[in-house]
Amino acid sequence: MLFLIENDGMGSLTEENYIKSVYSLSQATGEVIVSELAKKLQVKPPTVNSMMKKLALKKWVVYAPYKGIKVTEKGKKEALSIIRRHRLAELFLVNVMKLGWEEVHDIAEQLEHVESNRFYDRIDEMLGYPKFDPHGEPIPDVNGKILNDKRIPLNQAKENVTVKIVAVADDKKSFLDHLNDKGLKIGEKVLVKRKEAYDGSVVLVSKAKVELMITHQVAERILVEE
Amino acid sequence: MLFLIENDGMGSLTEENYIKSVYSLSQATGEVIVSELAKKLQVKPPTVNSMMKKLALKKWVVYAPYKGIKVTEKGKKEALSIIRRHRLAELFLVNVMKLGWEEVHDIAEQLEHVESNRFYDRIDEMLGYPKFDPHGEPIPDVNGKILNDKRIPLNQAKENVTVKIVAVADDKKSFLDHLNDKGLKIGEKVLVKRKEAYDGSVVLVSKAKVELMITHQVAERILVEE
DNA sequence: TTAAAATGTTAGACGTATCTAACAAATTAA
DNA sequence: TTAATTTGTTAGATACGTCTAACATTTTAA
Repeated sequence: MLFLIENDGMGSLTEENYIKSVYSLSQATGEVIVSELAKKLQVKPPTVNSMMKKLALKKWVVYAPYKGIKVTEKGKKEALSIIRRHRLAELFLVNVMKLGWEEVHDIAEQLEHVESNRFYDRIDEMLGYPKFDPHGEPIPDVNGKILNDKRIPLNQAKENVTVKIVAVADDKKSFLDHLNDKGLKIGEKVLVKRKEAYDGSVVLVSKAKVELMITHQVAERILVEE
Repeated sequence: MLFLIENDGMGSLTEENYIKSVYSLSQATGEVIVSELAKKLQVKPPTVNSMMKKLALKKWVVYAPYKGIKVTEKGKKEALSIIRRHRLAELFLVNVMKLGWEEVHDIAEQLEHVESNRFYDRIDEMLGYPKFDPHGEPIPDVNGKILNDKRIPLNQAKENVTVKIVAVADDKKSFLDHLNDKGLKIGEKVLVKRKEAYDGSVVLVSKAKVELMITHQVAERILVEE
């Protein structure tokens, strides 16, 4: 007789990594294709193919041959739970352990798989139930609720729309100094005048009707909402 | 063409767990037998057998059929590095994260496999380069050096030898209260008069020439040295 | 609109870590 | 000292996560 391990809702470390990637890569268009996943996870397409069959059986994704992969509600819940742990870990490493924000990702990638609610609840508590991680990404709560889903990096905002700067996804002094030079700060409203296809730079008009240009590199580190 | 992963000194998570157990179980007699390991690691003997062949190939252990398993210097170094991470993690969970010492073991069991020197160096630093974990176990330094290798639980001390109490491996109030009742405290010297084979209890003679008996359960939580 | 290119799937293999069943050696006890 | 018991090993199987090679479908471009 043979009893399956992991018959409960849990996923193996590998499955956790897959659903996390499926979720984030499908955020933009609602689905993700095999080759994209393979690239992200550094495996070959057949590996993704067989894992998707497995996750489809678990009802974490919807997957039909030659069609894109979609996350189910169940899969979304899994993904958000891992993303929550990842982002809490990152913030903990930066705020409590005083590691640099550029070096915490790989460690958080490992910590996110630690199986212990106590551990994460304490981190959450020590951090004061934070809503955003050090990169400005929102942290889902225990129920997978994300506060303010609508934040997007400035480079993804539409042209001719006025947006409000709500956070920056970089807390290095040089970056913040640069924003000050441009006269940009949190709370400020700006009109996205033009996005250059060639180099991804963005032309803004500030409240004071001053036109200014920022590079793609800077734009993607400024989080805005409409 | 096939390139082996882990051709360097690193071990898989599984190998790490095996060498750690081999090391600790062989501490007392210098070696450990297959069935003991199987019990500790919750696997069947053939699994241990094949893993020992593998670790012998890596020169982490010395292993001949039907003979006990011995750790090599290389294996010891591996084991100590994992034990160091485990004990640092435990102390961090208790001192910094304020978790109870009875609940940190399972979390530390997971954290010990986190691959990041930065992470452990910061923990070490935050804790002030501690020498002992919350259970009184010594923490090896980065080079595997253990301060005071000679501490043993009282129940392992020889009869008719005077030993000094140097630490307790339990910080629960009820336990410490019990020691106070018996008049035992850290720094105290006691003579091990007799160890009862039947129930493992130990009869001591204190400095004040008072004879007292402590149970096995208590004796194994008192750390002494000659 | 059809041929070429890109993308996806199937089949079969492999290494890791595990198991059970059968057998072998060592230890213990009669 | 030999038989019983305990302990250890071998052989062969399985699940997982991965691969390559061959084939299938879809998309793109001529």
